[in-house]
Order: sequence, then structure tokens, then C-alpha cells
Amino acid sequence: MRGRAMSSYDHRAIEAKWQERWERQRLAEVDVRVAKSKYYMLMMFPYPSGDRLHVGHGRNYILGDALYRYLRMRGRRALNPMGWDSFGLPAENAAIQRGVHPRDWTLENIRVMKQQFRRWGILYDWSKEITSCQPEYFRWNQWIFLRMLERGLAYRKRAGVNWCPSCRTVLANEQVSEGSCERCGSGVEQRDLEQWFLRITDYAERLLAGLDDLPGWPEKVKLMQRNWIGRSTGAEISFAAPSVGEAVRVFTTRPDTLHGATFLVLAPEHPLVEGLVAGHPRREEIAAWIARVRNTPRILREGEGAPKEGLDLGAQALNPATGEPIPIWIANYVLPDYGTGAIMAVPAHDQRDFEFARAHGLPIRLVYVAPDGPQTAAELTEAIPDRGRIRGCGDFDGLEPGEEAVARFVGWLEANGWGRGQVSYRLRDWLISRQRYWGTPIPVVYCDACGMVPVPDDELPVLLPYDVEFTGREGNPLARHEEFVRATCPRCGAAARRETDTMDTFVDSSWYYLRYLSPRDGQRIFDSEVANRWAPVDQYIGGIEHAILHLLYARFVCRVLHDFGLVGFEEPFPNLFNQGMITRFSERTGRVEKMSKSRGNTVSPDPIIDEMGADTERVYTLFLGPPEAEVEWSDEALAGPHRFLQRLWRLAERIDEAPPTGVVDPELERARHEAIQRVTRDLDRFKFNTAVSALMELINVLSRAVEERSASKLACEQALETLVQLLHPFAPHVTEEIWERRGHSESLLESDWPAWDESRLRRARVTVVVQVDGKLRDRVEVDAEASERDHREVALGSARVREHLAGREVARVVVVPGRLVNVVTRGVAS
RNA sequence: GCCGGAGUGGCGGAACGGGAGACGCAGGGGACUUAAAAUCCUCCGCCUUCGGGCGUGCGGGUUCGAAUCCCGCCUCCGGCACCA
Repeated sequence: MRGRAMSSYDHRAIEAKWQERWERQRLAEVDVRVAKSKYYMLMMFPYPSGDRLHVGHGRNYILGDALYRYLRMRGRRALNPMGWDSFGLPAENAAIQRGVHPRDWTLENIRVMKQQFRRWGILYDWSKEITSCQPEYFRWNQWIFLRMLERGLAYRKRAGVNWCPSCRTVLANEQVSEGSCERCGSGVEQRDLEQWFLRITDYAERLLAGLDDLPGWPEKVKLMQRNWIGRSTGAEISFAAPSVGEAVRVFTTRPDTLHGATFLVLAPEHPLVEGLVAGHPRREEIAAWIARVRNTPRILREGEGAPKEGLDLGAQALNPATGEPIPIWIANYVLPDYGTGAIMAVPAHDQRDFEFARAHGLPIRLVYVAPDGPQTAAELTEAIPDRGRIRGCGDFDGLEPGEEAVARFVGWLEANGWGRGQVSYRLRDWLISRQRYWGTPIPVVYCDACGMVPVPDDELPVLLPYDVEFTGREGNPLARHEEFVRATCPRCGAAARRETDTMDTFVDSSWYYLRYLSPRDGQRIFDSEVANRWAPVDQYIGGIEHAILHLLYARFVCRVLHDFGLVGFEEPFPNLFNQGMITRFSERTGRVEKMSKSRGNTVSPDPIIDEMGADTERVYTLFLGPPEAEVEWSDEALAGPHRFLQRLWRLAERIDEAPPTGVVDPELERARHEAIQRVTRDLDRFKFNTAVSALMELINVLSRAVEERSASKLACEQALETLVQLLHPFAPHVTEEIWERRGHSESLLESDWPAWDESRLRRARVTVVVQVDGKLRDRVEVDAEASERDHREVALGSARVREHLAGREVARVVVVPGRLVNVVTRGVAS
């Protein structure tokens, strides 16, 4: 049926039709046994929260789908799988608040989210779907854990850890932001608990060095990881301490200031402290102080402006450089889990030590002295970390602070056996224990006779019991489930107690991209052969919020799997793209902020899809702005893309109004080729927004050609088909429909992406800008092939240019062929 | 405090060191219509004596030529923040 020009297309029927057809034809399914021209693209898998997806979420998925469709049309065997990061606290909280079981709640949410993806017209290879909360998946978390346990990469230790009172569980360092729980925002407390850790610090150097080989990552993310790993070079120095019975080891980045070390400071948690306090006359007072510091939340102990407190332990050590005895203190500003948990204090050259020394009347000794600075320690008003020359240190005198001085001192320490060069990292081991139900059970049992015993592989998976009571009381519900806790020791057969901690959900997401390649394999974690052919992931897409967390853990676990011989690569995601977030004004906060349910500024895609179609939302979302930037949603601006698609539909309906033959319009053909070039280049660089602009320009030219009957029907039809193909990644439904109505039987996905012809891009005549002294004065036309001299002549021949040259002498003429002529004058001779 | 990133019309944004503002939204004018919607055409940075002048956060610099490169500021956003 050929409606008159005003008709609008039935997006509801068309979108439903194509969604059904794509699904029925299983268009996105990939047989991974064939890896020729493979392209593994991946969106960070989502947490199936109960909240419906809003248009802000859509950005991520729509962008991925556009990329996927483009790759397919370019002839790549693109794999685009999807799954569910489905363990985690919200499910358990829903159980507590609403009485629905986490498992049922989660599976229902997954069902709803899948529907939403479908309505957006997004294609995933659902045959690869994985759900991390299912035993088929999490048994392999347990398997990885056991392998790490065997190699000492998983271990248990008692430590001061971050405890979120609201989530009722401990958190990893990475999951604490400004002293608060990253998930819920509650203030984090300090607790001393026995917990499971993964030895990511063993991989610190490799994780850091690997960043240099990731040109496909945003610099920002690499920088954040570098800072997080926090590599420092310096030295470990031993201070003999006869009265203590053993030497005190410290880490310092400034061994060149050793002569100025006037006291040592231990962290209150330092292993030597207990012995020293035991013999101290004021031991009770000190013990009470230590207990208080240890229970202080990190943010208060380490945060800005936290007061420096400390106590003299009454013991002494010998400064190896000077041979002088110096006192040993404990203080809250020395952290137990960095370096050796002890420092040498050099108050003259370190601001923290300076403040502490002044507050407690401890001696200060200058090592570096600047001619324009204080000449004695008494004159100091603040530490001078990096000025002056060494004075009064024998052979070292005259050295300036810097690498050379450090190297000289390290050599000297090593020669004397007092210490050695050392590298230290800010990164801490990954705490994976969680005191919650809805996670992967850690597969070990505790036997009175044998101690901690790993669950044997053939007893995996350790399943989560379903019949658990969710009360919201503190303590893991698993620990109250007698049947779960009761176990048999795999080693001696005696009664044993099962571990009730579950794993951090970041374990699930640290290797899931490999499981997509062997999602149903019941025998092994994944097929290494397939993994090595398809992975690493060619393009990874997700939000910047995982710059450290997920992306660091995944890089770590990839290296572990590499060392296990399971994969041949060390970087899981050589190319990373962070899409920006969508923001909108929030009535609640009065500001433009990230779209989120809690801020009450979300926009539901449902009414948009109902009224204007998913294609409109898709085009708009991609047109909104550069995909890596934060962009503000506007309900009004949706009209533009909607009109664009309507125009396309009407244009397709009246394309045969163009005159049958005879008319030649090189402009239309040129515009067509230019659009192909621009869209292709833009998509290769993820510039979806400018690609849409290029398509809008093409439709403008084509509409005019049809309207003015200035091009042949054949040329118009060709331009239309090109437009439909180029637009398909953005608006898949309407383009498929037009394509089919034009007599094509295969899906656009299987059509070949158009190619442009450079020779068609050229124009016979070009407009050249003429400037006088850099100011635009005229535009002239020249042959595309015109020489520099031709440009010059035409430019100088322009009447307007001559007017501006009156009374001036031409000094030089700059010619940029085909673009610009700049006539430079010497100015008026006066 | 340290380290990044960003500031362009009323708005979203575009611009290999070479025409500032592509494309779109909003707005003005017109056509069609009994009317409205839709659609189509057209205008749309500021000032102007209509020659032109001024314009990409501010001030300098490099260059024939700077939104783009360099230096110094301002503002906003992000990361880290007693890590010895």
C-alpha cells in the first residue's frame, strides 16, 4: 500500500515483526569452532537488579548493538554474548525486605531484563548465556579458588578489615571509597577478622608493566590503575635493636636521608609491638591506646587532618649510618599493611615525621641543607623534602636529592649489609570473603584434626542450600544452616565444619568472558583451544566505574589462568571503551546528575518505544553526543531522530517518482560516496554521533534530488539503499522493513557494507577561501586540479581582495590548494 | 595538596593548524489547510554607519593563519590522598 506523503510508518508492527524474525532465525548465534575473521566483542555483563532498565542503561547496550551490526555487515564473525552477574547483595536484601527468595527474585529479574533488551532490538547470542549464580557457573569459581589455594595464591589470615555495618559483611579495599561502602554509602568500620585473600600483590609488577602494552585502553583508566598499584622504589633497611632482640626492618623511598633518621615508628599492629609492650611499665595504658587505634575506622585514622598520635615504646634501635641509638615509637599514622609496617622517621625531610617530632619533642637532624634555607634543625618550620645538598655525611656530602643520591646510598647499604634496594606497592591483597548468603561458597572445611581442608574437585560444586532463613540479623544465614555447616573431613572422615563465607562477586566477573566460549561444558572450566582462538576479547565496552575494581581483578585472574597454562595471553581485554553516562536534571537534588533510580531522574524507554519506536530511541541515544562523554538527556530532542526516520520512510515510498532515466546528478552520487566514507570512518572510531549527522546530510541531499527530479530513478534508488544499509546499525527495524519491501530477501545484517570510491568524491570545481592577512575577504572557484600559481592568480584577481590590498605591498602568498589562499602584506607604508 | 579531563550560539553538539558553529533541538517568518497537527520552504552568534568590526572561559606567546600548539590563570568534573 502506498500512503500519500503524510503517512507515518507503523513502528509497533514493524519492530515486533523483526524482533520475532531475528530471534527465530537465530541470527546472532556463532559456532565458535570456526574462528576465521572472528571478532569477540563484549559488554560488561549486568547485575539483574529489580529496577527496570532506563534510557541511561540503554546507551551502553544500544552502542554495543550498533557496533555488532556494523561488524556483521563488514563480514566479521562477531560474537556478542550476554549473561548475568547475578550474585550479590540486592537479591538478599529483597529476601529480607519482601520475603522472596534471592534465587527466584534474580531469575525473574533476568526474564524481565531480557524482554527489555529484545524491545530495544538488541541481538545477543543467547546460546552462550551464562548466569553466575547458577552452580554450572560458580562451581568453576570454586575450582579456580582451589587451584589458587594449592599454589598459595589464596590464603587465610587475620587482619584488620573493612566492615560495612549496613551490608553486614567485610569489603575489599577497592570497594571502599572515601571511607564508605561503595555500594551503600555507609561508613566503614574496622574489624579484626580471619579472612580469605587472593595474592594479587604477587602480580603487582606484571599488572603495572602490562598497562604499557595496552594502547587500546583509555589513558585515564591506565593512570588510575597505575596510581592504585602505587609502585615506589626505595630501600629496606635493618635497624639493629639489641634490646628488642631482633632488628627492625623499615621501608623507605629516601635511603639518602638515613643520617637524619632520629627515631623509628611502628604501626600499632606491628608484630614486635606485643613483646615490647609486655615489658613496658605503662603497658596497660599503651595496650588501651593500641586497641583504640585498631578499632578506628580507616577514614578517621588515615583521612586528611587526622591527628598524629603516638607513644614511646621505651626501646631503642641503632641508626646504622650514625651508630647512634634512636627511640622506637608507635603511631597511628604508620600503616600495618604497607611496606614493613614500620618506618624510619626523618623529620627534617618528611612533613609527617616533622609534625610528629615537633609534637612529641623528638630530635630533628638536617641532612640536606640549602644555602637559602634553614641552616640548623631548630630553624625549620616545615620539612624540606627535595632541596639543598647533603652536609655532614662524609663521602656523600654535596649530593643533591634525586635518583643518583638514592642509588649511592642503596649501594652503600648493600655493601655494609644494612639493607637493600626494594620496591613497594600500595596495592593490597584482594579480600574475597563475604559474610553473606548470595554468593559462591568458598570450598573448604575445617576439621579439628586436619585443620583447613580443601573440598576435593569431585565434590564440587559446594551448593547453596535453598531453605535458608533471611532475617536481616547480623551473621551469615549460611552459618545458621546446620545442614550446610555440618560436613565430613575429606581427609580423615571425621565430622567437620564447612566454611560459610562466600566469595566477592568480583570473582565471578573476573573470568566470565572465557566461560561464554564454553558455556555448557560440564567437564572443565572452558576449552583452552577455543579460548586461545577467540580470546582475548577484541573489544570490551563498559562504564568507567570499573576502572580499578573489575578490570584490575580480571587482569589479575587472567594472568593466574595464564600461569596455570589455561590461556596463552595475559591481557583479557586489549581494547577497552568506556561509554559516558547519561545525565538528567533531578527534581530531588536540583542538579543535573547521572540518571539513576535513587536520584529520581530516570526516563523509561517504554513510552518512547510505544510512541516513537525503539529505532527512534536508538538513533537519538547515539546522536546525543560523543559516546565517551557524559551527555544530558532531553525529551524534546527526540523529535529530531524521529522526524529523520519518518522522512526516510516517506522517501522510500515515493522514490519511484524520480524520473526513470536520462538525468545525471553527480552531486547525489558524490553525496552517497561521501556518506559511505564518513559513516565507515566514524564507526571505526566509535563516532556514532557524527555518523548519524552524515546520514542526515545524505537524506537531505536525496530528498532534494527526488523533490526536484534532478537525478535518475536508478541513482535515487541506489542512494536510498546505501542510506538504508548505513543506517541499519542505528535503526535496525525500519531499515530491515524498507530493505525487504525493496525486494531483498536476506537480512541487512547479511548484506555487504557499501564501499566508497575515492574518484567519486572529487569535484570538478572547488571553492577556495581567500584571506588578506588572515582575514576572510572572498571566496573564489578554481578547477580541482588548479596549480598553486592558478590559485594565486585567481585570488589576486578578486575585486574584493584588491580593495583590501589597496596601498599595501604583498609580502607573500600562502596557498593551500583546494582550500585557501592567504595574501600577506607588509602593511601600509606611512 | 597531587594527578587527569573539560570549558564553543538559547540548547545538544561539529570542526587533518586553514571558511568557527556541520547535524539536530528550540525559536522567528512563510506555504499548504476552513482550522489545527503533520509536512514543506526560509531565517537564526553578537554589534553595525551595511564598508565592516567582534566572537570558541581569561591573559600572554608561537605561526602567514590558533577552538586546535606552548606558558600562566579562572571555573567545573573525575581519580588518589598520612602508602613512608
